[in-house]
Amino acid sequence: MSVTLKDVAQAARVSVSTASRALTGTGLTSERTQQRLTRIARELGYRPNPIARGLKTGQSRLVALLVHNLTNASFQVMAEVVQARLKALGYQMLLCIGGDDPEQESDTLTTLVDHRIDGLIVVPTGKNGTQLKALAKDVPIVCLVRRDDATDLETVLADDPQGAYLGTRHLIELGHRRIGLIVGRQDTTSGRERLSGYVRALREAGIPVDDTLILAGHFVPETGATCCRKLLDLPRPPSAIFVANHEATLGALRVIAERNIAIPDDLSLLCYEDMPWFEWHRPAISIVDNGAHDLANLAVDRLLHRMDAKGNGNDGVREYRVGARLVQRDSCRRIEAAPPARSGKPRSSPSRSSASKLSASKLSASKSAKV
Amino acid sequence: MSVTLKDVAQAARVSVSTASRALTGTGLTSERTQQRLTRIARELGYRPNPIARGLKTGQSRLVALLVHNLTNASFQVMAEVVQARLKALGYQMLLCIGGDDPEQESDTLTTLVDHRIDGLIVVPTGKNGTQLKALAKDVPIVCLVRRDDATDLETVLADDPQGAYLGTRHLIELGHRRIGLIVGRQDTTSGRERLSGYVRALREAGIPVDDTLILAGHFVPETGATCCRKLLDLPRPPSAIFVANHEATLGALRVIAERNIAIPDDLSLLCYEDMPWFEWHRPAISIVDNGAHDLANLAVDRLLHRMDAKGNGNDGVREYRVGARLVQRDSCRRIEAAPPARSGKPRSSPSRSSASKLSASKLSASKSAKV
DNA sequence: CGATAGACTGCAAACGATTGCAAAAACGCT
DNA sequence: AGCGTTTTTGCAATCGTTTGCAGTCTATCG
Repeated sequence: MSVTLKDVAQAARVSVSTASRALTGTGLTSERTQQRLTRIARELGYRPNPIARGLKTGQSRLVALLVHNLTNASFQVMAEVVQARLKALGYQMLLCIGGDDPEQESDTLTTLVDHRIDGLIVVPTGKNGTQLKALAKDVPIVCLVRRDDATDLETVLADDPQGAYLGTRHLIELGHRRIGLIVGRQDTTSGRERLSGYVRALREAGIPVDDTLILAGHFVPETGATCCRKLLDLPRPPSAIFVANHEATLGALRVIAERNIAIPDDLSLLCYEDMPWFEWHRPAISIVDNGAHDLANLAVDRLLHRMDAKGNGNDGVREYRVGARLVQRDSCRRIEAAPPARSGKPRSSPSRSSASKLSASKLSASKSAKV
Repeated sequence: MSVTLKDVAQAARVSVSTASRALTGTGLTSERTQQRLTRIARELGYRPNPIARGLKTGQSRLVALLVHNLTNASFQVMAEVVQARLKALGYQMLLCIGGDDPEQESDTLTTLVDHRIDGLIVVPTGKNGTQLKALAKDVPIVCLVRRDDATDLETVLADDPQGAYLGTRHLIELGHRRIGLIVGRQDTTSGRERLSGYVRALREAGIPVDDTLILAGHFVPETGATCCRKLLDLPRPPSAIFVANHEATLGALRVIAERNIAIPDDLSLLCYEDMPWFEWHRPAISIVDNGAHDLANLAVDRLLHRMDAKGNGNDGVREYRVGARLVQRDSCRRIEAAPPARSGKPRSSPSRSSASKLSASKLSASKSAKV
């Protein structure tokens, strides 16, 4: 059906081996025949068959990216970045969706190595450590965003402690003292790490950590909504909420809208991870950007490195952290006269709680206005 | 490194060919050896090498899906659906991102056929018709969502005329007479088709088509915002806006928020295509669902059919339309006393324009309330 | 009991490339 | 011209499967 190396060789009246060497540029051919063959190959429209080549060389020019889903905006950018980078290098990306399900992950992993992929970037569920470890002997692997504790795989992580710290500090600098935190399950790394960053920022500012302001759980939007309600219903509700969990943001926003709470006037809102519509939302939502772009790029870098190094790309470093970045938009507001410079102690809280009460009255006011 | 067929054969003291036949179930083996071999294969952890098999059979068990991006929610669900379906059948999905760029599309297409993919589902840019046509000789291809007029490829399309009709009719049934339309470029199929559905619904209801209410353009969120402003600034602004373009929705929402227009009280809003956060938005946004799920499923069905049929899966049908569906949420409201049954003529418009004026006064009211 | 059909099995040639090894050609030098 | 070197080429094996063909076995029947 298609033009094979043999055809090219015949047309050029040389042997297949010469043709192969000339076209792959494996040194041992004369300049002249090399050029002649490339020309003939082009004329004939020859395209090497990666399958046949792969059989011999054990390589497939296929690199897989295994993520949990495509709904998550971070995974989207990562997929796009990885695809773009790999393509430029002549690799095809095999994008797989594991749904954060260990069984699916395991299945996919085996099919992938069957297909003799040349490399793998994976967001591990954390439940297939032994399998991953075994595969790592055959294929260069880089873990992304999540660590699999059962392995010693090279891992590219977001700097969640720093991100959460950055976000919390931002709110503190704006004068907030009661900052609600809606955060992921504490049995996930990101859940723990984000909480720790939050705590550190508070400690550093000499603000006592109030446990009633910290809500953690296995998140879906519904839970986000519940948590947000709990925070707002507190006798002394927070003046700012830091939603440090991707899924929870939707629920929180809904509750805020339902109660007609004005952002940032009645409440400051800061979210973790960007979504394309956040900057179109009104008010545009300030975020801590986990650096999905950089994460993906670094992961690709590391993977390529290992692929080049043929088995011992092992530089001693096991873990890379990509810095988070604060993106200020319009959902956080400075409250009352915060000390302009770092002098004097933070004020006490009574006026803040009155601000929250204002929100309650505002709620009924706007409701009646609508009728 | 890994267990090959030869190893299995040796362990079972049979020839490679027998092993092959036993394991692939190609008839000609005795029940007994077949079972024995499957057992041994399992014990040894034998996994057939798809590359070697592919070389011989010309198949790769790889099916590619080529979409424009992953930001578009429709493409996300399609990717997830296709992946899930294919996986269940033992295929791996090769997800490629073409960025709606003809050159990239062309590149990707050639690499894909090089890799001897078994099938291809593509959202064509429409600029590589000849190439696609040529490839279709080697590989079963199904076009998705967009048609490539230069080819006669089997195509699975959303029923945009019907969707737009459905949406518009819904608004009309709610009593709206002045319905703004923000729609895509008229040189795209979907742009034209959505406009036509809108017009048909109006005609059918005996409502004159007012050109000033129809805004079309090459859309990005910014343009969506501009269009939305234009509509609202009209001397007689619409009482409902149908944003029939995915990208434009963000911009429109922002303008609505900026002007403090209450949905659905001051303005009804209906959008085309769903986004995961639409139902969490407050008010939850009513949409016309283009049926991404069904589209993807049908595309897979058709592709599989062609793949089975080995070249002549050609059933005569060239084009499939997947019905759109109206999903009512909270962003559209019945206005004034619309005729409860289909009797009498629609009322005239003065009261409606007063509704729009109300929105203007509301705007200043809420603004002052905030200060 | 021997012939013969039928069911299994094995040999060996593909598939399209890469690659070690040896032969051939080209070159430089005396 | 003859010889040793170096470069360039071709032969043939190989990667792990599948598959046509021929050979082997078993069973059945005359």
